[in-house]
Amino acid sequence: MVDPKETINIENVVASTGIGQELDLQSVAMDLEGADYDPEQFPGLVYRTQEPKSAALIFRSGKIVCTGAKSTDDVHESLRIVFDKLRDLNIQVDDDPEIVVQNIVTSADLGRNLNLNAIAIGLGLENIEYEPEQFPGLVYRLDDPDVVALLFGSGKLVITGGKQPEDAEEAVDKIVSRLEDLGLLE
Amino acid sequence: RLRKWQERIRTKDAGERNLQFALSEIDRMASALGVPRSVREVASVIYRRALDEDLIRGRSIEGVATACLYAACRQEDIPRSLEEVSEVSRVEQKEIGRTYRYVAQELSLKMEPVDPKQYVPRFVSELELSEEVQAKANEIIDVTAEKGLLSGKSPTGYAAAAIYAASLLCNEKKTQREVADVAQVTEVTIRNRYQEQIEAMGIH
DNA sequence: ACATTACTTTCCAAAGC
DNA sequence: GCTTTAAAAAGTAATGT
Repeated sequence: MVDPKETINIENVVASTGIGQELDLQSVAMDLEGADYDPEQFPGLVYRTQEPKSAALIFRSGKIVCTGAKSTDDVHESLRIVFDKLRDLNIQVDDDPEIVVQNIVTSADLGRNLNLNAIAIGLGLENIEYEPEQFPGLVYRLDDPDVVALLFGSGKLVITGGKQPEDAEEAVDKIVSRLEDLGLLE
Repeated sequence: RLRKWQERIRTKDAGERNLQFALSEIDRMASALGVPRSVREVASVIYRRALDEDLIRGRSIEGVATACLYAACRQEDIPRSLEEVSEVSRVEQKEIGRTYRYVAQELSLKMEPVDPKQYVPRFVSELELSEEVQAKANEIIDVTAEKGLLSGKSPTGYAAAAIYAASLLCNEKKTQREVADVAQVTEVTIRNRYQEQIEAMGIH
């Protein structure tokens, strides 16, 4: 049987950073092509990069949030592009601003169908939320690593809330061993 | 000092009034849903616990009251769907669902997933189908759920499909639309669940 | 009857209401 | 709490042909 860890795929990485300079978003919106800025709706300016594909939220304070990248390397690459675009607009940007990964979303496959009803009852109903009338996934909150997993009947799962790619691997290991202990896998 | 004393009385009165309002709302909604008195009592107990645990802060009294009633129906094994409950509440369905999950989590209510069979008697009755159909629908649910088909599926849609299939097998056919209307799901959902269930039952 | 689009859930940061 | 951004999972729903 394939190790479920081998099926882990990073789907989205969220990171925050800052250029160390305040910004006049109104003028940035004018000069930066493709920028979406509607302060009435949201205080951040939206700028999308094509390669790697991502969306950056740029704030008046100079802080930036980047979402949608498929790896931590892509987040850095996307933000490098954003920094250069701002420099093109004659805006001072710190040499290499600290980039903090805030959330990593991964998907994986346990390779077996899951009886979510049995899991919900078997895992004690404590860290679990399973309301198929509202959502088909079973929500499983882990303490270590501090992540949230969404388990589906197909055996596929989503792990979110992690700060490092290793968090997802640890989470998959713990989920698999817990389900095996309870005889709920297969 | 006198002011503080008056204020305490005032807040105490306000709290009493709010509790009375919540309980009368639970009563009104329970009547509208046609659930027995025992359910209102269970809902009232849950609401008082939520009040004691300070779960109402930042939420509407109506929302918490409705969520408690939804939980009580499930605990008493006569579930009403969120859609049905939202029809007698002035709180929107999405908010009732969120509040219910919050209350259930905070009060550690051991809420088991709803068994689709619990919807069968009521739906069958509304459709004026026989006990034979009811028994067949229950059998379909048991057999197919055992094979793992229930995971992730909504209980109402699952029950609706089983009733539709049973009505065909017992020569008391109801259309997908008729069953969909009483269960408040779409025909597409019945069609999808029906196909899987029939397949798993080996009827085709 | 079928497809397409869209919404449900989880996570996280940002600034402001 | 909300607003916006991104992404996956699978079920359900609305709309269109």
